[in-house]
Amino acid sequence: MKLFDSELKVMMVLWERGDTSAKEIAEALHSEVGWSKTTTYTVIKKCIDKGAVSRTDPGFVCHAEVSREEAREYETEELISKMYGGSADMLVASLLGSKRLSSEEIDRLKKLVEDMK
Amino acid sequence: MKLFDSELKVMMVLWERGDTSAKEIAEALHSEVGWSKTTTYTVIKKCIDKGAVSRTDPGFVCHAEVSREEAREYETEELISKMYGGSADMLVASLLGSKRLSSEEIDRLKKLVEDMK
DNA sequence: TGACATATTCTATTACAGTAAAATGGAGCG
DNA sequence: CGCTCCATTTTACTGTAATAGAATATGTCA
Repeated sequence: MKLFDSELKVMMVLWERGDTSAKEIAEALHSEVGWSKTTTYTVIKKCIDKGAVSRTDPGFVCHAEVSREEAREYETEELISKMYGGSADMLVASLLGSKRLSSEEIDRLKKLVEDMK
Repeated sequence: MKLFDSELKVMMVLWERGDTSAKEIAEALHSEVGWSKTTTYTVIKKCIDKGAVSRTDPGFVCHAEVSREEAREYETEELISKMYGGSADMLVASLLGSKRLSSEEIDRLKKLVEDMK
C-alpha cells in the first residue's frame, strides 16, 4: 500500500509511540511540523479509509495496521524498480560505490552479510 | 536535484542511448509509454530549465547533464532520510531481512562487501 | 437538563505534477 | 516569393496530494 508523505507523518507517530489517541497525534504533529489539528484529523481519516490505521472507540485510540517495516519494504521496492531496473543488489552496489557509508557502517554490513544465507 | 517521474522517463532514454535528438526521444517515448510528441518536448524543456539536460542546436541533440548514478544516489538518499532515519545501513539490513534477495544476489553482495575498504 | 468546551468530520482551497492542444517559426519546394 | 509541413514552444487543462476553515457531534459540569 502506498502511503503519501502526509500519511507517513501520522504513521511515524504511531510507530514511535505505539497506539495513540487522535488527539495526541494532533498535538505531536502540531509541535513537530506545525500542522493544524484538523489537518491531522483529515490525514488520520485517510489512513483509516485505506486500512493503514484502525481506531477503537473509547478515546479514539489509533493503531497502526501497517508496520514500519512493511512501509519501508514498499518504498524500497518502489525505488528499486524505478531507479535500479528491479535489481536489489544494484542498489547496494550503488550505496557502496557512492562512499556514502562510513567505515563503521561498512563493518556492520560485513557482519550482516556474513551472518546471512 | 529532484527529477520527477516524467523527467526520469526522458533521462532514461538519454542514459540508454547516449546523446539523442529531441525528435528521437519523442519517438521512443511515444512507442514506450504512449506519450504525445508535445508532452515529451514539454518535459525535455523542463529538464533543460533545471539543468538536467543540455541541448546543442544543429539537430537539437540532447545530452544528459545528470548521470544515472547521480540520480540514483539522489533518490536513494531521499529514501534513506525519509524511511530509515538517515542511516544507510538500516536500508541494507531491511533488504536482507525482507528476504527480497535471491541467494545469487546475496553471493554477489558478499563479494562486493569483501572487496570494500 | 442545558450550555460550554473540545473532538471529529465535512467541505473547500491551494499547489503542482502530468499531459497535450494550440501557437510559432523555420526549411524546403513549387 | 509565398505555401505547406513538421519540429519546437507556449499556454492551458486535469487530477490529486496537501492543508485547513467551517460545521457538526460528543462529552462534561453546574
